[in-house]
Amino acid sequence: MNGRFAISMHILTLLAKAGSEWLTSDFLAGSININPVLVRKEIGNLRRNGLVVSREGKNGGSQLAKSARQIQVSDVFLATRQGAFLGTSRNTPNPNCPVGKDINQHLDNLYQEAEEALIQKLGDCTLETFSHRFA
Amino acid sequence: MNGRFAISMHILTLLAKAGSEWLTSDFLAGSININPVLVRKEIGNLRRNGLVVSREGKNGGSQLAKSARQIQVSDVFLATRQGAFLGTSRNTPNPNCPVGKDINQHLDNLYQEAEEALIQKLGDCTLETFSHRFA
DNA sequence: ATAACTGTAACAATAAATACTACACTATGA
DNA sequence: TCATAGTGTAGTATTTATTGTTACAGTTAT
Repeated sequence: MNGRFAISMHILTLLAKAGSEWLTSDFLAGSININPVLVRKEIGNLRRNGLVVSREGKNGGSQLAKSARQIQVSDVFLATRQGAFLGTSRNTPNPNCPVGKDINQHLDNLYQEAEEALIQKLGDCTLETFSHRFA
Repeated sequence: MNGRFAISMHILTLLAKAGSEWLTSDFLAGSININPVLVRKEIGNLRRNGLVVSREGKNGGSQLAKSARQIQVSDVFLATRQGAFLGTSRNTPNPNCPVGKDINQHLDNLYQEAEEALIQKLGDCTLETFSHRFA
């Protein structure tokens, strides 16, 4: 399990609180306590997903691409998820076993249903709601 | 992300199909295509969670501790989960930042809600239902 | 022109997951 | 009662994933 969702939530919360200010990757990295390059990579992903905009050059930085009210936590989940969200075995199961042969397909089906329920739940919470929980 | 949930589902599906037969860790490992020792470790966990029983010695092995109809997929999730299920940053965030100071607590709250929804969804599916999807 | 940024590639370090070896222990049954 | 076939588990090695670092080209404001 990696920390990309948590890091993205952290970045977005800071941006939400900053309003129209442009925050630098160095500043964000200081709050999260990770390397600024990782922040820029993560921001690149959020940008490709339409959640933030960035400005290069002096006085550059990032801010939200739309109002915090329009960003749902499920958007962050979708932007940062990777692979089957409950995990799969690294090895390919035995194709000569009736169970091994189809297990990955059936797990995928199961995951898809479960993920839908999760996304629906995470859709109830916006970045605005979440960021207002902080002092 | 590790594959413990998937491996446990695979093990339990094979056991469900085997009924009252005692399956060995070698046999299970052959279908999953992983090391038998890992299977025994995973079975140990399932046993501690009351989902399987094992027998040592010659003709030993494992079988379900209760009928497949009584085992919900959510039980497997609960038995194999570890740590915050959407992940946390490895470093401790900056305690001098209003956001960094509280982010982990607020993420935990969010995760707990989300997990409840997920568990509820996974509770709709039993091991019997799941295993009947295989030939 | 210089300073302060972003974007990104390439590589290093660390941590997590998985595999393997070894062996004590248990039960069966010839 | 001994050989055989299993489990349980510790300890270690290997592999893979994640995170960190360095370096530098490109961009913009002043």
